[in-house]
Amino acid sequence: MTKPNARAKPSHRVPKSEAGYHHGELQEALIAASEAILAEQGAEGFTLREAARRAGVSPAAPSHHFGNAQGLLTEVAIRGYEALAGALRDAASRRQGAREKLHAQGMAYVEFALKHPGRFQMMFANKRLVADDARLVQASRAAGHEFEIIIAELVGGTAKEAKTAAAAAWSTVHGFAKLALEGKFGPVRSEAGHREIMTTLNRVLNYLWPASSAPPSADRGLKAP
Amino acid sequence: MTKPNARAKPSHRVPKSEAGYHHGELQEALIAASEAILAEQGAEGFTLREAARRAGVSPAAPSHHFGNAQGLLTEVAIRGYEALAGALRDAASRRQGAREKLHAQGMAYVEFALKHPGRFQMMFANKRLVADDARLVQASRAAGHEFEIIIAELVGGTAKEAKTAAAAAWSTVHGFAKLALEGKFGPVRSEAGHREIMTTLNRVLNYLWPASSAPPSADRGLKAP
DNA sequence: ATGTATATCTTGACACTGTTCAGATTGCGG
DNA sequence: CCGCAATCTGAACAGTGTCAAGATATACAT
Repeated sequence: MTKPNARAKPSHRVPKSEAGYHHGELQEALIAASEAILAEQGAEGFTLREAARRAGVSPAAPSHHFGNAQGLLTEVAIRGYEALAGALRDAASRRQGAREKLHAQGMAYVEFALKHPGRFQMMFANKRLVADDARLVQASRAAGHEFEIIIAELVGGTAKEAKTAAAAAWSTVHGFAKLALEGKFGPVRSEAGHREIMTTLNRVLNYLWPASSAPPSADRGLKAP
Repeated sequence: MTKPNARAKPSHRVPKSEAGYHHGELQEALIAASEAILAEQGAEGFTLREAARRAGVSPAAPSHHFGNAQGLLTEVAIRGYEALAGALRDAASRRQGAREKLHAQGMAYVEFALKHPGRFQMMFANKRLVADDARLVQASRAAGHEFEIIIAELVGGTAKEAKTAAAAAWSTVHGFAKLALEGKFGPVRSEAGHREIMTTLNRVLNYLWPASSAPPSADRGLKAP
């Protein structure tokens, strides 16, 4: 009636047809906007309204595609797990030998966390996701599976032993990434800090998974009893 | 004028003098209320207004004591770190031998996280705290120091080596705790799930820090090259 | 004891947030 | 070309954290 075509004000850009009541690719636009927010503001800075704003759409629009904020973030987390799995697979494929592959995967895991802190934190913020979503669970397991593949190569013995070793490897790199992101290992935002953290991780991995040819107890400097 | 003494409605209880405009122990009451919320609802469920409500006080009252919500949560986190440091110290004191002490500390760390998930998560949610608060940083370092003490006993060699080993130990147990809380190792709320997680952790610790007398590479089942 | 200063708490407001619902608009299959 | 389902808007609601002004209680000096 009074204002037939007054779009709020495209804060960044409305991606497709200019004169649209219908967006056309709103799902993708919302996911991209959410990832942008996570990259700029971190996990705590995400807001459904801000995502809608960046997609050039009303605050109620996302609900028709994702139900609620958790649904949208679940989709973002799924893609995050897929990207993480890809990074792990890629890192392993570039090395030879199980220990070198595992080592590279650990570095890639933390590298991913440091490069995409917001996405990474959100991927493990179950209360903000639809934690029992089948695709999310599947994507998370697929990422963990990348570790288990290499561990199975490295470790002989029963499946239970392999599972224990995989849990150990995942826990270590995950904990290191989390602690690094919270600044427990020094500043993380500067390039210098980033490098120092990665060399610290390198030392940690060499300590926990030493070269199998050398006697590990000597490598670790354990006191002789 | 119209309502001289209309207290909102003490949702749980107002701890001290009944007819008070002045609370008397508001700081402690707010901290206790916050810890209760974290215990019941988890870190995401915390709300400054709810904490004020439980303390029987207006939403603006906390600002006079803690500045803002971050200030209150910082105080809660400090006490959390102190409790964690105490648990670690206690666990180590009950064992003999560096490896046994470290093992017990790792178990105590995860036990603490599983028993107080909300507090634990909040302690590592830097964006919700005053991350550079001197007392917070000090409390966090003191907790980490409990690990370093035992690691120094276990590991000979330079200080850098000890620091690497401490980072490795902390990362492993922290990552395990975080992943466990996000359900990656199975259900955590049931008593059975809790026990199963702790036995998994036990295996992980035995895998990464095997008994020093036995050859570690054999303990881990590494394939012979 | 008395008055004044300071600490403490309330009231009311503001700008946000996520979500819901009725209605407007669009595109698509018949 | 028409009806229907999908899509999006507008307005509203209950909550949130925070702030400024004012009311009240305690403490302290005289």
